Amino acid sequence: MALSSRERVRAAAVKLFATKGFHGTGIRDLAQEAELSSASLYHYMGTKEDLLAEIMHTALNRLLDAAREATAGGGDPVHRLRTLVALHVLAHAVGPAETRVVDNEVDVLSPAAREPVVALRDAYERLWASAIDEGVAAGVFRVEHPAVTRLALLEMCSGVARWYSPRGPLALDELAEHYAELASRALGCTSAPGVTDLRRCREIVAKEWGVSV
Amino acid sequence: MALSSRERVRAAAVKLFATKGFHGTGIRDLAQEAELSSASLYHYMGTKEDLLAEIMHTALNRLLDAAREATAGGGDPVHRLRTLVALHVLAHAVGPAETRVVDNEVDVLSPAAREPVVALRDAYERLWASAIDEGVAAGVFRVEHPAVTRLALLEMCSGVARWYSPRGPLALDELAEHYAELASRALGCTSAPGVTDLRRCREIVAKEWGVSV
DNA sequence: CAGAGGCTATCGATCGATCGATCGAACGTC
DNA sequence: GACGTTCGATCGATCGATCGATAGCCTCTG
Repeated sequence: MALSSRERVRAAAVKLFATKGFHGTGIRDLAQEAELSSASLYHYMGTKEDLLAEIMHTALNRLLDAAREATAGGGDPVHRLRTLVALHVLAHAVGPAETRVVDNEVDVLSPAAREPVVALRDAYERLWASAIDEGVAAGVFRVEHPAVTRLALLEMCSGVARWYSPRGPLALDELAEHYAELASRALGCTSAPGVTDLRRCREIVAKEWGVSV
Repeated sequence: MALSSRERVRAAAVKLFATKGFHGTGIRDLAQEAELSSASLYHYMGTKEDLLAEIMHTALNRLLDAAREATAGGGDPVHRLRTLVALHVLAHAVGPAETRVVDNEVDVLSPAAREPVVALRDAYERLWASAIDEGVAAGVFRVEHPAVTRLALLEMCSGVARWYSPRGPLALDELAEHYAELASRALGCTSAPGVTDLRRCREIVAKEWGVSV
């Protein structure tokens, strides 16, 4: 189905902000990509910065909702952490442009616009922190610096958006499972190789991102 | 000692490109930071893009030289990989601005200017690839997808530049050693916990980067 | 049903500001 | 007086954003 003008503006912004950066993307670039005049653009957005902030909000809310749904009910920290890793990797592989905007352009927002975005990211990272901390407390994770390790794993998983190509040798399932395994190992997981509920992750990603995975 | 004008221009560019991005940094921003007029700037550089390319060349050459020196003579793949990780982490913790420019702004270069930069990065990554591949071949690393794992570990280590602060709880030595341990574990290292030659890494970083580590 | 009025969507033209870059001229030092 | 440095002034181009106007469509009214 053809996209509405509003959707085309959004898609154009995600694509161009991801590839050329916020400051590298001009209003006229956006207009051309969205097949609109630069004046018409402003019928669908506030300022260019508003557009960026809105993209970040929806992207982060989507990731946060997905992560909460996937880990609802608590349970085994190992399983939860592997689920978070798989979900994060799938999201970054399925929507690399969107996630690259979120990961790389936060600093261009004014402090007032940045604050709620950072709050969303912090809420998301707390899900990781609690899974890791509970795993360490339970003795199933053995790692020296849990907070630093969390940051290391997050960066590792976010990096997927920088290089993954669906035309590569790895299918999404293998990719997600492999990263879950890398994370488990890095955390010194002592339990038997945990099984990741990939089917559930795929369903959530398919629902939230509107793609077939 | 006071810096020369030439050095001030370079330092200003590294700082501003890292924090505000290439397109987000104006010639006048550069001039103000370097305490020069915008016209005087051009006495020390070509175009703005030339300045960016030159920063990337020197930064990548420095990292490549350091990595080659640190792993010269080959030897145990586990030790080599741990050395590469420690060196990479130290470099990113000591010079986060420089490395952020290299990691984030490659795409803004024109194809002609980007090509030699990518070649340098590829040469650097081959050092990682050979250490990992040899370790897998020797059976000391047990990992399913070595190439993907290399990318994952590189992203993990580069991420240090995004968050590390010298005022944090971790000293540089602990940080580098911790990352070496994370990488070893992720690679399914079967040998006894390898000892990283941190002293050697510190010496190389101190020499190449001109800082006391 | 005719048409007046309002609402949504779109555009060409253009605003003042800023962009990267260049010019010619003035310093100081040897 | 030649050379390495520095600058104020300024160039044409492009920036983000706004203007008034137009065309289509839906609703209300008489």
